[in-house]
Amino acid sequence: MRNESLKSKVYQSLRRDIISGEIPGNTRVTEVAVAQSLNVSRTPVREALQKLAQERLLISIPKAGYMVEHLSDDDIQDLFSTRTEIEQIAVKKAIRFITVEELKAMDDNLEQTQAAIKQGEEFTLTDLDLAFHSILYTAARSRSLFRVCKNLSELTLKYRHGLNQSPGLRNQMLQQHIEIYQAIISKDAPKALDAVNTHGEKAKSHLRTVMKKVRSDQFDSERF
Amino acid sequence: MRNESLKSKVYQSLRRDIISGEIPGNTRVTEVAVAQSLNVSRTPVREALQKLAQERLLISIPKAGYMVEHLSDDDIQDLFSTRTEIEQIAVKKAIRFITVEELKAMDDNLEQTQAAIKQGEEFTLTDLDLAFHSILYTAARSRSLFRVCKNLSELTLKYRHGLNQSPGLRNQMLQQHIEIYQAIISKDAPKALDAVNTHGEKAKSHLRTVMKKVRSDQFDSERF
DNA sequence: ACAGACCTAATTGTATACATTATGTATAAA
DNA sequence: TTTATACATAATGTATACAATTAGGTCTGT
Repeated sequence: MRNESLKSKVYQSLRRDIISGEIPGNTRVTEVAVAQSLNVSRTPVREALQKLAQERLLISIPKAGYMVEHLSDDDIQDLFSTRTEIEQIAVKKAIRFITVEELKAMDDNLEQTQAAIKQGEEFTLTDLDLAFHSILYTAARSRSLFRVCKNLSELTLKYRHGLNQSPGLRNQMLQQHIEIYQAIISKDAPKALDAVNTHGEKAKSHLRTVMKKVRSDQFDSERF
Repeated sequence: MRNESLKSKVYQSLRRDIISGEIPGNTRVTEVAVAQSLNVSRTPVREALQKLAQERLLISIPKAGYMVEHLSDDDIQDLFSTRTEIEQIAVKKAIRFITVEELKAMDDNLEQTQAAIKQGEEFTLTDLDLAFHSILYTAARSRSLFRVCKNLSELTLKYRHGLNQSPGLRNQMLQQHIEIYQAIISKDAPKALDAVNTHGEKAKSHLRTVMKKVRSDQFDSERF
């Protein structure tokens, strides 16, 4: 971290806050405000904001600043569907090309996830989730597919992190990862496709209920 | 164009030059050089370069500038494969959701392409190629899938533009677009998947021969 | 001739001042 | 009361000066 540009620090700081939900959707973000709060000049902030906008974590409003992206319920469902469909392509390839080292890495990841669940380490859990899928993407042996998958993984991360708050869902996540892992290790493509699909569908349905709840809470607290 | 930021102008100018091959792969690009040649300050150039780097048209070498991306033959083949695979997902959805307006737009596009081939308008042809696929992506009715497809379409654009230089290949391209169009209009999913696949495979094999040729030319002109 | 240290030039990284634009508000006229 | 205009304010857009880092060359000592 020592030898890192300010731009990169600002980027990571904001990214984390957006993904964790600390800065909620539809919040306005201005260059000067961020610059002041982090004690740097506008220049690195500008560049970090532009990068986040290109990744769709922020939306840029020309000549008028940025807002934290707030996807509609439909957009979120759509995002998860696309992710699942493309991840199925990746898992098919992974079955063919995965190495023993990568299988080992998956196994380790599952162990660590189990430990993180016991310890209740939320952020570690999200990182491990990201890492598990990353191993899968790497194993597909396609640079371009890797990039696409990684991108979709990051776009969904914010919502997956939200799900990981719930203790029950953590175990489900782990269980689904295990099923994907087992399907891959036994080279069972149909089972792997199914496991990936289930993983995605469960996430979608949980998100639907969460979103319903959030909306009714908002409704309760609205002023008339 | 009048009311556009300098950043955006610089971006578009560089992008066009890179895609057209006017700035060849592995060319080094520095902020000051671009700034001077376009008579603007470093600031908008910096931001344009960063954007291009995030899109992988440039690669950033930390603390040492940028280079125009030069993919290996394998990477190019891989890129086209991934594009085909994901475009197949899009075409399946497009068959279900495409509107009459979009079918009309495709039809128009094919007409215009035929005209552009007759006139030998290279850049128009590349734009029409991009547009044809864009209609397909839109018709899939998935924002996230649209973004992924668009992204892959842009990444392959540089090489597709290269292929469009050859008169014979232009007609092949048009022919393949027509087949995709016909498969969609007759709601024939297997035929559509096949047409998309053929479109991609032909591009790949042509690129292989082109690359072989370029390499031997380079070899001829090398000094010993 | 070679290795190593140092120095210079080139390049990006950061801060800041100034320009431009958009929005909201206050005031005056209809 | 409403509307239009002008001005103030706040934000991004751009230019530029300065800092920091790196690469390459040169000089020197062996």
